[in-house]
Amino acid sequence: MATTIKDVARIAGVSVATVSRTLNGHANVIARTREHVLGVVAQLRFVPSSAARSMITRRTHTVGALLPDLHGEYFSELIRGIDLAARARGLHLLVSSSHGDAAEAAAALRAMNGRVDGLLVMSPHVSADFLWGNVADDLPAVLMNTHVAGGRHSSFAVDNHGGAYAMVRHLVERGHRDIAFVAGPESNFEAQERLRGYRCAIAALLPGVPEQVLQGDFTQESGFRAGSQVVALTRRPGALFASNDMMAIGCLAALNGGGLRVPNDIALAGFDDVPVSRYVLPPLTTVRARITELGGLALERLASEIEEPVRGAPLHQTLRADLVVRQSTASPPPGAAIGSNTS
Amino acid sequence: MATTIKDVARIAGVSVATVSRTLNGHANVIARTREHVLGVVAQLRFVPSSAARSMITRRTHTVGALLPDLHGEYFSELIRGIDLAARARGLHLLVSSSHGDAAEAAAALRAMNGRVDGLLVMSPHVSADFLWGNVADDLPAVLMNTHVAGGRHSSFAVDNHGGAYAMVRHLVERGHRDIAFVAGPESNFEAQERLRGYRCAIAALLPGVPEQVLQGDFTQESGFRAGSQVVALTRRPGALFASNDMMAIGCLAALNGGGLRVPNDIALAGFDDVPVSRYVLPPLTTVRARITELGGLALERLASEIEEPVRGAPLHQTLRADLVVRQSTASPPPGAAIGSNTS
DNA sequence: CGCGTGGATGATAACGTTTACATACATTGA
DNA sequence: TCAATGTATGTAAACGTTATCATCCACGCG
Repeated sequence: MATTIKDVARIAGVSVATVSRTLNGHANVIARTREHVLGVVAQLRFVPSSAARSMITRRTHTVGALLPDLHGEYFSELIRGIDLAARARGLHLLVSSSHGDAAEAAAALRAMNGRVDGLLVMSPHVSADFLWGNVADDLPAVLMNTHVAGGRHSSFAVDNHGGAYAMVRHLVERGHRDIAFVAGPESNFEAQERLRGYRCAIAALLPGVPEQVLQGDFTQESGFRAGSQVVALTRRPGALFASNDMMAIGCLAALNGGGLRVPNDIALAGFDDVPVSRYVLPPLTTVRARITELGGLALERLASEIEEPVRGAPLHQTLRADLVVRQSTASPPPGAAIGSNTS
Repeated sequence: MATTIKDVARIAGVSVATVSRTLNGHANVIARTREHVLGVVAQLRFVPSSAARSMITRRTHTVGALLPDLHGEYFSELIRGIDLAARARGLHLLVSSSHGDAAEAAAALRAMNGRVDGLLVMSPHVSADFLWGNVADDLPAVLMNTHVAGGRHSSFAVDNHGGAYAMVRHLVERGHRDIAFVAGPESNFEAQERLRGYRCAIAALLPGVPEQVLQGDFTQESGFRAGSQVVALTRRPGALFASNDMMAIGCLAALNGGGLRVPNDIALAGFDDVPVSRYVLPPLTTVRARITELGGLALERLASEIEEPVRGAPLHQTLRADLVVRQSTASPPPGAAIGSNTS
């Protein structure tokens, strides 16, 4: 039997109300009493029951994070961003990731209902119906890298479309006209946006040139497979744009294994700028997705929506995705005239 | 005002007890009543307050994970292992990571008291006093990669010492006698164990040969710095053993940048076998730490300790750490006689 | 001296569940 | 037919806090 506030009150010779006031820092407790109570609390190693507390205050000081089955550093960077911001706000973090399907994600979401003051959601299964059906109407929630049009929830997103567009432009400026794309999982919103950015850029900057899309799923293995396919091609693209860094790293291994040197034989680019991307060889040209910042901002917004519930329209913010040029795209395409890049 | 069990009872025309029994799947509710109640529950989208529930049952169905400030894939692999096992058991996961110092970690730990049914702890700050002072005496807790002698807590650990020893033996068998080590942060238990394994192996297998230890901190940057130091050395070691993969990858970049080819000019090895290690060039020889499994096992054990509190002595289990030989250690040391490796 | 004021503290009613215990009703056997 | 048994449901007391109100005491002022 754990010690309760009543035990503290009894031993300290005061009422439970006084103990409660002391513990919550209310002003009207005389210093002498407060110190005495605090002494007893420490002596008994008393910790108030957060269940009882949150039952009456209706606050759990916990936020839930529904995350996809993420691989590699993207995940740790995101969690780090969220966790840091949460601790700064004195909030706890309940995480749930890797749900195979929408039903599993829905179950996870429902299970969080009542345990959390707010929700951070990044999931390939998110849709308006999904949210409506599974999160309480009055529970604050912030979406990450998912925009549900017309919903009541705020959202934060990386400019995946713009980033992909910028990368294609960079490759075109380097003189490439033959740019293949390694796509992420079809159901993933970010993957869709990056693919769309690639397509728009090809259509706009290289009119008449057909797009070349290889299917991947954001894992290194799928990148490796895509790279192997490229190696086997008789007519190879001059540049390969993988839609995340992990796949780019997989590609790199396959290309090297196939005797192709990057960037001399083929240029290679990624997306995300995970920490490892600058340490592979050659260092990877990529798009900085600022995942940590994304997580932090989303949590900040969520915290403020918890403080004072949604004052008007939800906020939708897009984070710039900057090009990071490193050596994996350093050379012009083989056989191209030197200095052919438009500046 | 959220709907309560009383609302459900009123609308369904039954007592709260019947609703409660229905919701908890107790046997003695007649089918007709149960279905009716369930219908009303669905219609009202009623979710029982977990605060009220856990107040009386004294179960939160949540476990806390206190984690260090981890970098790279190690983190995501560990969390994945824990999360998967937790969901399989119907447990929620409260995470807290990146505490700069012991005081912060202690605060995080105390804040979890009462919110969780059990604790998973991996922290550089863990010690017997630390645990005693900050976790309730009767709260189940399982330690990961930390052994507190004589404590009441079970622990799971990767065989860091054995893995490091095996790696040195591998390098020695390849003909290396000049093996430098890149250490992790001094305060980190795993880093200490790996260093100790290296030292033991050098002393046992290469008697008289001095050890060469470069300081790192498990980050890629620190690996890069260590690699740069090696490049600058006039008398270079024939092999470099970085005590985690992230540092090995940093080393690789620095070595390549310095014009040294791996493995021809210098052999390179890592530790952890994070997914990316097989995709760098050359693929990295490393030690498989099975982080995901570690997290899963620790959670399983914790769950069973929650079910029935510690029956006797705590369990201490060490996970084998297997050598994974890839190409980064494929060549004998420059100038060595071919075929000099003992088999 | 008596009265009002205000600050410290105490008593107690919530909060939303679960779970004994009580009750009502149907069924069975003599 | 009536007691005994069993089953479905209702009643109400916990659980450990917070917050509202009441109480008490000391003090200052007319």
